[in-house]
Amino acid sequence: MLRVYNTMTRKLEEFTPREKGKVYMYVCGLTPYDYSHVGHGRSAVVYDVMHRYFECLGYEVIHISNFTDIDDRIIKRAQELNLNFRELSEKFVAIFLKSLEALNVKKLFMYPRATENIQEIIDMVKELEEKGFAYETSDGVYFSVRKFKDYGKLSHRNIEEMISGARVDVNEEKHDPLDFALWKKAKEGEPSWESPWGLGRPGWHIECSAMSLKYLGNGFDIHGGGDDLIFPHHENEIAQSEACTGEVPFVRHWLHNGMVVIEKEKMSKSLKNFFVLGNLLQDYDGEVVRLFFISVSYRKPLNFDVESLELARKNYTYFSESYKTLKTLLERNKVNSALDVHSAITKWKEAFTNAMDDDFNTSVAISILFDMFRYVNANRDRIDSVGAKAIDALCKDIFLVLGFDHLGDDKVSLDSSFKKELIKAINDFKVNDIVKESFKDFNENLEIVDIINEIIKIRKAFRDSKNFKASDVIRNGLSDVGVVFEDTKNGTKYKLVMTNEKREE
RNA sequence: GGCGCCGUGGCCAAGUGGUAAGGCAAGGGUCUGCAAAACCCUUAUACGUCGGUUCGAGUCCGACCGGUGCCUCCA
Repeated sequence: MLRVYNTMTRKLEEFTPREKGKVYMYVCGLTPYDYSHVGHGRSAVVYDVMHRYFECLGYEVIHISNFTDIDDRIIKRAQELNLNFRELSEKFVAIFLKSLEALNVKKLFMYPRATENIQEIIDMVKELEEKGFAYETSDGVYFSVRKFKDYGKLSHRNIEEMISGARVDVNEEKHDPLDFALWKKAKEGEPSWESPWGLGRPGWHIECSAMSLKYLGNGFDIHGGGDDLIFPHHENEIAQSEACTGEVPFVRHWLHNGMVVIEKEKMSKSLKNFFVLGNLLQDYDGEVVRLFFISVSYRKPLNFDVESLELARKNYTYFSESYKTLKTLLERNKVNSALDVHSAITKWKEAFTNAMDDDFNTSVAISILFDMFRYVNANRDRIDSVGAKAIDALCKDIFLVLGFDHLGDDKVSLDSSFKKELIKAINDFKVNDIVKESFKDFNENLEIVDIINEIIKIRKAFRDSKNFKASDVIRNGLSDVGVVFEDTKNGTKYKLVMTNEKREE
């Protein structure tokens, strides 16, 4: 039984869908006025894991996430950069979506934009006005929070206390300081749309109500977003939506993810600790970043620091190398052993399900991977193909849920720049007194893989003749360009790793 | 001021009543020409402080200390 933490009730509760076998989820996306940061990436990844787990449980998932592509910040930024507001927002949307791809975030059902749903927004504001929840002023249309008696139920705030404690608002026309804009009338030169109140644009909040109701229908299953959206954004969404439809609840389960923090402080631009997601993904593999994101409960703050990222990288490499080991066992013949692989698998499966059922406890889910791979490595000589295949099947299930789509693949592409470095290493060998004789006639026109195998052959000759000084020169030289040699009973194996230099470029 | 969250061994991090998962780091070992990788073992009087409830609390209650979030734009 899957249990999720609902911000509204402040309790873990059984997940119950509106419609049998389907999950309708809406996750608040970003306002594309600048490069997206690491926090946006985390948010996307944690909801992606939920999405994947729902599918694992057999649900059809209708998952959408919006872009609020018209807003004061977008207008301001577009003016600064002398761009059309749409060019600006779509540019940052595209960059963000590219980052999501690197993070293996599944393509969503749709990514609705506020500007594509202006008519629905206007209709909703009109209806709120007709029902007496909204009023027009000289600069826009506002929602009257006092008219909605449940105001504050999500964030557990008392409306009277908030009003008395509210900061002075410069807008004298608002009935209450907490009233918020549903529609903003356009000033000269601003992007705008025709409406019953003249030219203008949507306020913040209303687009999410309009789009979630339009595409998912009232009373949908999951509404998510960062916990900084609880108030006022989601509180206002509830107020607008329930006032408009007259029905409760607007949403069945309210889920919120914790912020990414730096030195315990929330990541934000004003504090100058803003980290661009795209830059991080140049330094670290997307799946490593993903592991970093899900190593902590989605509800807790996640500290962003190099140590944690390096730990994720190290652990990811362990998973990856171990999984490759498992794959070598798939074609293994029957071996004599009393190894009870199946009871181990049963135990892991159950542990994984229990962890994920407990509000998506990915920390525990990951610990199961450590269990599994330690078992594989420790018993690599005793697992036969039947056992290996069974473990492999479970691995694939788990990777699918956690989103490790390329775990075990060779990540470093054997591109031309890599070959250049390899040739450079070989050139160094050609002038190294210890090994140069062997590299005199080296054929550099071979394929990369053949070059490496050729080097292994040369090195083997040195090793066979106990010239370890020479073999170490070769091993160290290649390790510098990211080819790591490992001498095993069955000959020398190599693996390709990203070097520090490459990572820092 | 209002509403929250967090404080677990050197570091990261699970754990909502029964006596502390997992990872990293550290030490020792197996293997190896040496490494690397892998595995085995070890380590630690780790639950912010002080009270309370309970047969029993990291886990519930209270107070306090420290950190932090929302209340203004914010994933």
